Amino acid sequence: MTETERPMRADARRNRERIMAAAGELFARQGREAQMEDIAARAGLGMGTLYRHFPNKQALLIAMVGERFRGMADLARAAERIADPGDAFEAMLRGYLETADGDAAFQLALMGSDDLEWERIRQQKADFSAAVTRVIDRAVASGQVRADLTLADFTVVASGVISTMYFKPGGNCDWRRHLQLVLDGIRR
Amino acid sequence: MTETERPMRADARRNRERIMAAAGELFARQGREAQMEDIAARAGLGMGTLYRHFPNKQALLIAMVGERFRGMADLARAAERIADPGDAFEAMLRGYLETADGDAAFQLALMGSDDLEWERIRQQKADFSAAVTRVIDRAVASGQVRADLTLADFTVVASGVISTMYFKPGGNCDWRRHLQLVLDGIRR
DNA sequence: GCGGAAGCGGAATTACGCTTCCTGTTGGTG
DNA sequence: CACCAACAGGAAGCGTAATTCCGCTTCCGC
Repeated sequence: MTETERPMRADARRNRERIMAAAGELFARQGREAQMEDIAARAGLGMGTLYRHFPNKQALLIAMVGERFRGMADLARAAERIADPGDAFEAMLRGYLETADGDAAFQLALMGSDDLEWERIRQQKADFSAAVTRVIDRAVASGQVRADLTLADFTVVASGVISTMYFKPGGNCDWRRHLQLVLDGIRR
Repeated sequence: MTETERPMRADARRNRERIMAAAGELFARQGREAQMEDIAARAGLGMGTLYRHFPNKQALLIAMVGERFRGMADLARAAERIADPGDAFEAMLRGYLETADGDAAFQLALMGSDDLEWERIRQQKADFSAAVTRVIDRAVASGQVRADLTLADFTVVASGVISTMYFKPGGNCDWRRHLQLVLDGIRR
C-alpha cells in the first residue's frame, strides 16, 4: 500500500539534491538555528521551492538526521573490519566524535530531541543500532571492555562528550580529554 | 566609585523577591525558553514591573545563574565537612547532579552559553570554583581519585551527565548509569 | 511544437516573544 | 497629611523567522 512514487521531474530532483547539500552545510554549522531563508539562498533557490520539497523545517531536519544515521551506520560497519575488538570499539567511538566535532546535525542525531518525528527514520535508526551493537558485543565478548556495556551506554556516553564540544565558558574544554576519562571507565 | 545603593522601597524589594522566585521555578522547568510574560504572571506582576527590576531577559537569566552558583558553592562547602576525601568528592558530584535533575537553570549555570554576561557574576563563579577545587585537591592528595583530575574535568564531566538528563530518543537514558561509568573512570 | 501539469520565486502573511511607553498608584519623608 | 519620586500595570510596538500564496516558467508526453 505504500504509494508508488512517480519519478520526479529532472529539475526537481536536481533541486532536491541542492537543498539537501545546502541544508547539510548550514545545519552542520548552526544546528537547528539555521534559517530556512539562508538554506534556500545557499541552494540558489527560492523559498517556494524549498517548501515544495519539504513541507516545513521539521521535515528537512529529520531528513538530515536520517542521512546522519546512515553515515553513522557506515562508520560502525567500517569498525567491524578492524581485527582487535577493543580497538574496533574505540575507533568507532572516536570516529563518531571526530565527525560530530564540527557537525551540529550529527549532534542532533545522536542527542535527539522530543519534537523530531523519529518514526520517519525508524529504519535508519535500526540499521545504526544493529551495526553499533555488533561492535559492542564483540568487544564485550573479548573482555576488552566492561562486561555490562550496552548500546544505550554507548549512545549516552557519546552524547555526553558531544555536549562538551558545545560547552563554552572558559574555553578550556577539550572533548578529547573528556573522552579519555570516559574510556578509562569503559575499557579494561 | 561604586554607586552607593540607596535602600529600595519596601514594595519594590518584595516584588523583586517574587520575580526571582517565579523565574526560579520557570527557568528550572523550561530553561531559557521560559517566557517573560509567564514569569510576570506567576509573580503576580505586570510586564512593566518585571522590566523595572531587570532591564531584559538576559539580566534576569544571569541573576538566576548567579544564584545557582551560590547554591553550588554551598554544596561544595558542605562536602568539605565529609571526613573521607573520596566520599566527599563523590557526594559533591552526586549532589550537583541530583540538584540539576529537574532544574534546567542549574544546567545553564554549569554548561553555560556564549551569550551570557559572565562578567556580572564573576565573584559567584570564583567562589564556586574555589570551593570545588578544595574538594578535588583533597581527593587527589588522598589518592582516591586519578592524580591528574582538575576542576575543568569535573565541570566537563558533570555537564556531560547533565546532558543525559535532557537526552530524549528511546527514553531509556538513565543519568545515574552515566554517572557510574564516569565515576569508574575517575575513582581509583 | 503544444498544452498543461509540475515546478519555481519571493513578497506578503502569520505567529510569537521581547521590550517600550505611557498612565495611574503608592510608600515614606518633611 | 501632602507631596512626589519611585513604582506598578499592561497594551502597543517591533523584530525575527517560519510558512503561505499565487502569478510566472519549465519540462515532457503527445
